[in-house]
Amino acid sequence: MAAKTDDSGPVLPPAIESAWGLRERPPKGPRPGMSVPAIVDAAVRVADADGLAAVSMSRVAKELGAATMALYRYVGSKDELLMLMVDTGYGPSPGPPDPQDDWRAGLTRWAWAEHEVLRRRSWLLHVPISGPPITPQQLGWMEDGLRCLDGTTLGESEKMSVLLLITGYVRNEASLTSQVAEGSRAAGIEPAEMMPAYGRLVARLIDPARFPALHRVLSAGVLNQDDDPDDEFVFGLDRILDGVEALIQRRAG
Amino acid sequence: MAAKTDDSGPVLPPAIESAWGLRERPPKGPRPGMSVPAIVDAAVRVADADGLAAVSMSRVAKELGAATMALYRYVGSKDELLMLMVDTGYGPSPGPPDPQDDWRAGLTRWAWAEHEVLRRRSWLLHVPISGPPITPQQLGWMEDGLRCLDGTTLGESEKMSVLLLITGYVRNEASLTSQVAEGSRAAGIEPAEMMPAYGRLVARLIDPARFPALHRVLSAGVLNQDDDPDDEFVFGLDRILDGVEALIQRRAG
DNA sequence: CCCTTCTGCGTATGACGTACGCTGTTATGC
DNA sequence: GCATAACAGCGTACGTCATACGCAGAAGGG
Repeated sequence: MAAKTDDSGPVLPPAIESAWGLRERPPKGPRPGMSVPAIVDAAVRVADADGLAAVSMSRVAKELGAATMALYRYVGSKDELLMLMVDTGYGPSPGPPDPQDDWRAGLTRWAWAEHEVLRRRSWLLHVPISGPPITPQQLGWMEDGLRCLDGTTLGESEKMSVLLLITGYVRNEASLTSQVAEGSRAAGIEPAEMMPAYGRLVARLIDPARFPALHRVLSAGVLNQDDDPDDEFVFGLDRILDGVEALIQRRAG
Repeated sequence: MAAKTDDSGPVLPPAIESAWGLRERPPKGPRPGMSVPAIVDAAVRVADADGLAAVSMSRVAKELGAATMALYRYVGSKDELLMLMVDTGYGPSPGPPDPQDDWRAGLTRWAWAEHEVLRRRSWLLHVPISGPPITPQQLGWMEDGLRCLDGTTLGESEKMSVLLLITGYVRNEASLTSQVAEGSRAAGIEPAEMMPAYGRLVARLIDPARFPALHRVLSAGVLNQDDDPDDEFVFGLDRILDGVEALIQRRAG
């Protein structure tokens, strides 16, 4: 009926469409003085410097020497800006896996790449995610993850589930460590003293008769040793990959 | 030096202390007309009805027939109120594991209990978590989880890591499904049509040459079948528990 | 009976996202 | 060359929010 080739469902916000290279500049009117990427870069600079809470429309505009409302000619809302910030905040995907790596080595590299990004830009964890990824680089990450599982016996649906499992784990682990870091800064404590202080607090609060298992953990000094946070990350990742490996071998055998 | 028996580090907010039953009512002054639990219950009612975004201090006060600023006699800040909301939102822990259950059955029940809570109160996922749990019921959940691992060969530190792994997974899975639900409501689409619509959108955006693996997943119709979301939950949980099982058997053997 | 200590809360402040509409700029159709 | 439509920049205004501050009245202790 309509002559438009685009007939399908959900409407993509204009700024996201331009991130995909669709959408040409309208022929009339004054030339734009800014650009969506410049705005997003400015917002990312603010988040890198002062955290996500410092990213307000007026602050980003100030960063660009423009007025607040000028930004709305480029992005439809702050939420749209946040979506674009996530895209450039993650940056380009780590690339396809090394051909001589097996799936496990590939996914390990993939997980570490996200881990690295989230360590450097912990504000990414505070962006409320409002849906599945639709920006170019985000889908690039997904593509690279899927390729790691290319030679395996897993079904396509299972590959997707495995990626979701891993990326969820990486985000979660990064959340916890960044909370410790932010909490120690807020309380004015050394980061290494944070978990021991928490352990002492809980030990003071709980009744050992009501919380025997918890009391045993605290008595074992689990929170006192400040081991390499990377060890914790590796532990969980290895558990998950062990679980995936068990499935792959079951499918194969 | 000080005669106080309490000398250790981080100061607990007053409202949290009263949640632990410490802190008696001051002898002087007018009798309080409200109570912390009443305020928290009102806030939880608002969140249950209209989501976390509807929880403002003025809205909660209106729920109680009080003025906004009256609440600040009971809670120190909105963040404190949120912390208490999480505590009562989760509710009492599911209880210690059935004695005849092994660790795997116990943790499965434990994970399903949290899953159930988060399905009923998805606003819990939107509360920005600002630190490790310090409220009574939260620590109760942790206690019950630890007890599931009581008979195993795992070290205390490993037990803690396993719980973190599982609770992180449950939260993550609940986040994804609740995003789909909220997204479909916002877009006015049937929930069952959400993922297929997403699949069509991505298929339209990507170049199959640049995203071959992703294209293959979409062509397989992974997003078109609307399978039971519980199946997805079980899949990931089983992977993780398989991984934990592998570790336990390695420790034992 | 006064004084201390508390409760309830009205007022005010500053920050935020963004709807609306005006002004000036640009390229096209005549 | 000129009118006109489409667009860029942005000043103003509005509604919402958390919360600092201070005052009035209540309740118990000396």
